[in-house]
Amino acid sequence: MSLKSPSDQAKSKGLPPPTYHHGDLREALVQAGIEILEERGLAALTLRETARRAGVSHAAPYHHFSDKGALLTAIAARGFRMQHNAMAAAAQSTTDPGEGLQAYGLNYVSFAQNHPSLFRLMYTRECGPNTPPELAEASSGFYPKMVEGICAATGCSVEQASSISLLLWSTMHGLAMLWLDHQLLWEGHPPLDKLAYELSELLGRILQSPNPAP
Amino acid sequence: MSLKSPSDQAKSKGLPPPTYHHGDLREALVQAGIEILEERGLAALTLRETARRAGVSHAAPYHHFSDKGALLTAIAARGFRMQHNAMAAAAQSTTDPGEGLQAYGLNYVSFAQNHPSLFRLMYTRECGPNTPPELAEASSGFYPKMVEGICAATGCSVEQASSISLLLWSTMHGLAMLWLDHQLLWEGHPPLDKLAYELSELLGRILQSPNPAP
DNA sequence: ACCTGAACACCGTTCAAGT
DNA sequence: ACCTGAACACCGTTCAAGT
Repeated sequence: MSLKSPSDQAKSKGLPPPTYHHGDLREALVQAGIEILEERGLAALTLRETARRAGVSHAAPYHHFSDKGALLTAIAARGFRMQHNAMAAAAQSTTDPGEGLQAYGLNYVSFAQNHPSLFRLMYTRECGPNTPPELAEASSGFYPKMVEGICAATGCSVEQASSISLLLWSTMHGLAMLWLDHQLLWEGHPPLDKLAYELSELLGRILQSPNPAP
Repeated sequence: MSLKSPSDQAKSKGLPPPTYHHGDLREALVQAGIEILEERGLAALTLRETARRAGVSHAAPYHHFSDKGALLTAIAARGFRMQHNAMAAAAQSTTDPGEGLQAYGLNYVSFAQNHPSLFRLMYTRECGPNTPPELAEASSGFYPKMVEGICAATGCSVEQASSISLLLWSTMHGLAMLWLDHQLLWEGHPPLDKLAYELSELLGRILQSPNPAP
């Protein structure tokens, strides 16, 4: 009853509530979901809680999403867009291809650290074979750019660049996941960004090493 | 009513059921949980379903686990033991330290492929700061062995070996996770074991490259 | 077209009661 | 000591009914 809702804002401005319905409830639900995720974590991200936060009944989301999974997918897609924006900005800070690749990797890990629950949701959606195109496109959009960057940095073939690309991605993804899952707790436990920097330096050796005979 | 339960087996042997209680219900619940995981996936792993499968009431597990999280932790710990056994067996197949490391990595990915839901459960338990010692010990037990193996293979310092160790672990963990999460779906989509082999070959270059000045 | 309220099945958890 | 059955709060989903 005393739950804050967007329509309360309209009321407090003295405007008569034209209607209790949102202009764009779908968007409001995605936004509410992200807020719940960042504030209270994955376990709290419930369809009913999302509806409550958006100020509508628990059945309302079904007019915009076929089920809970569809809502989670929309939130994940939004997260991928956020990540891409952050990575693009980071890569833009340098013109050197090698440094650009390093910035990519470090920023990938940073995003996971800054948005742990969102990051986990993004990469843990098992939509099986029928991944919605919205997600499929959003999720691996940066992979081709990495291959490009590696070709520019090393002059190697696209095939070799693909392998190296996967190596960089796997390494940073694995580091981020192991950190999120509290697996990096041994003696010293250096901060995550330091570990990411160490690994990126090690990987730099591969980029600089001579290509093996094909 | 017509659910199969372990006590039915006793009955069908003609033995009078001495009691409906298990000798070791805790163990039976962990086993039931693993079976559910492998047959029907994480979403089906429910406290009540686990109890049904073990043939007891849904409240019975609370006499052996404080809550659902404790049951999941016990299942995860069992999974880590399974993984360690598999990896130890794989590493034993060679005496060459370099080959041993490669076998370690490839087997890590194999385990994830063969037990996708169990693998995800193992590495996704966020027990926060109060990780039960049972899990903490089981989860990263192989890390020191890797550092050891790298020292033996390269003769480098423990510090350098720690970094390289984390590189190998992160890479194989990330590859496994990206594959489980259906992120490796671009053109060609080579099989996972082939990708793992490619990455391990690339990483081999780092092991063989000259150590930088400290 | 968009939303609500009641309803159903299922889940995690608790607790008095049984043996 | 170990388990059961009923109970409670919560969740995902459906659907007739409202505007």
